[in-house]
Amino acid sequence: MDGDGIGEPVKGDTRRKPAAPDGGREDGVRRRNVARILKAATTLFSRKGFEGTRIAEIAEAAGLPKANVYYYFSSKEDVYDAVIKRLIGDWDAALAHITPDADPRRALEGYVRAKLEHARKHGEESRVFASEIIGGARFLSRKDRQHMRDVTRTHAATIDGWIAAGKLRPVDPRHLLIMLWGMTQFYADFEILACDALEQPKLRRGDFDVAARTIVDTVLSSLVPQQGSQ
Amino acid sequence: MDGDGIGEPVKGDTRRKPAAPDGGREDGVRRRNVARILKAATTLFSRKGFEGTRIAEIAEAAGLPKANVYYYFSSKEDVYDAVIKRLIGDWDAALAHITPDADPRRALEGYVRAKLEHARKHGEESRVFASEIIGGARFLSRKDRQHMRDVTRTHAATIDGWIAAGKLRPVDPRHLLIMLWGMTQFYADFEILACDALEQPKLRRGDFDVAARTIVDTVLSSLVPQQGSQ
DNA sequence: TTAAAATCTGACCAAATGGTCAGAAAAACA
DNA sequence: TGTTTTTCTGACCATTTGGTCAGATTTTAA
Repeated sequence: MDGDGIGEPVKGDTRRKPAAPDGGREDGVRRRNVARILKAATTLFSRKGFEGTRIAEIAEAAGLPKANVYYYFSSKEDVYDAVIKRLIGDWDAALAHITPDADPRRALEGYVRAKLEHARKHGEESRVFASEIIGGARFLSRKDRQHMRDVTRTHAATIDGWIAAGKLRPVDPRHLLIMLWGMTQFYADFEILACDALEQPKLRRGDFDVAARTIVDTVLSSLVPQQGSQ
Repeated sequence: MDGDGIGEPVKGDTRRKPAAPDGGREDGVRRRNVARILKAATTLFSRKGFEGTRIAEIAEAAGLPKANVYYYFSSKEDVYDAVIKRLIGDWDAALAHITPDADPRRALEGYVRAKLEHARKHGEESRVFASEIIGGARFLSRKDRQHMRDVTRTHAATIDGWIAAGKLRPVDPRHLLIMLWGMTQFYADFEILACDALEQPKLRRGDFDVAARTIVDTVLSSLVPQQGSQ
């Protein structure tokens, strides 16, 4: 579920040359360059935000002349949009663990661990997304936001179902999702604070393991009825 | 504990005129204008980040000509620094609830509620701080970071003390603090996501109450020995 | 009233930045 | 091989922006 969808036909390809040589399956050059640009852009956007990032920087980091970036993307916003688009997939990939007939504890633990794993491996992407939200979601399409809302609603319903079935103690499902999201997100977005708090120069896999265990032990164990189920 | 320290002698006042008329107690004009500038700056920085905010905007929002902003601050970074400085105080104000001889449940609940209250009332400030951290804490002084580390260490020790005294179930205190910080922070920094998740146009006091109750009910109740002990 | 200090401001500027473009290479195709 | 399409790029430009400054205005001190 790690969606490596790098290089999908980018929105504003170019107006000068219609591009997209053979339908949709790009060969090599285009795909490779677009991927390079997006990778460099992700790193830079995560560090310096949208306004703080110069396309000249992106170009340099991607090993291309600036004008070449404009060959593939029509504007800086176009590059940013492409970066954001890749993130939405990650948003609910982790949530896929939460299904109606799954065991609540297993499902939520799976979600937490997937979320933390994502935080560990894709901190930069996460931070771009976080900045975008903090800044007012100015570039997030209405469609994408609606999608996130829908996903939340679906999973809230699932959790409500668990509660109704007596598989979970009563809890506001939406706030529960926010709690889990917030806790796990912290390790990616505020990695610096987490490092300071843990007094470590860098978060290692072991730290994420402890984090997962702590979250699971405290949050989940209080929600899943102890006696009956495992 | 809401520290209204607006208008303290700002770092780079001006080099042209030494300023600070009578020692430290500013009369009116300076204090008022500095306060206006910082307020406008906070709003704008929270929405558009450091690079995205133009000092001309700040000036306009503060109702002053741009050059006047430069009379009080030596540079854009100087303004930003002043805004950041005000936030550090908030950082541990909420943490003041956590003291060694307090009742763990009361203390942690107090912390959570104070944190959420802060999120509710000072979302903008919180978002500036969040952006700063996400962007790599480029403008946060070493002293301030050390301070935050120290505060965390102190409170982690307090929590460890509670555990040793059998007043709290064993838990990694640092991760616990991160959890609480992350959950509560979410409502401020990612207010947009929280609104979407709760399907509300705006977070109202009631939402924060439910949030507090949910956090307390799930996290804290699993940590504080209910009757006998663990 | 007068001198000095503090505050204010319009006009200005050098540098940086997003974006353009004409035409050169390089591939793909016939 | 010739031609068409795609890719690449140096040079260029209009605009924006952080920051400056000299002098005007107001406030405080004597």
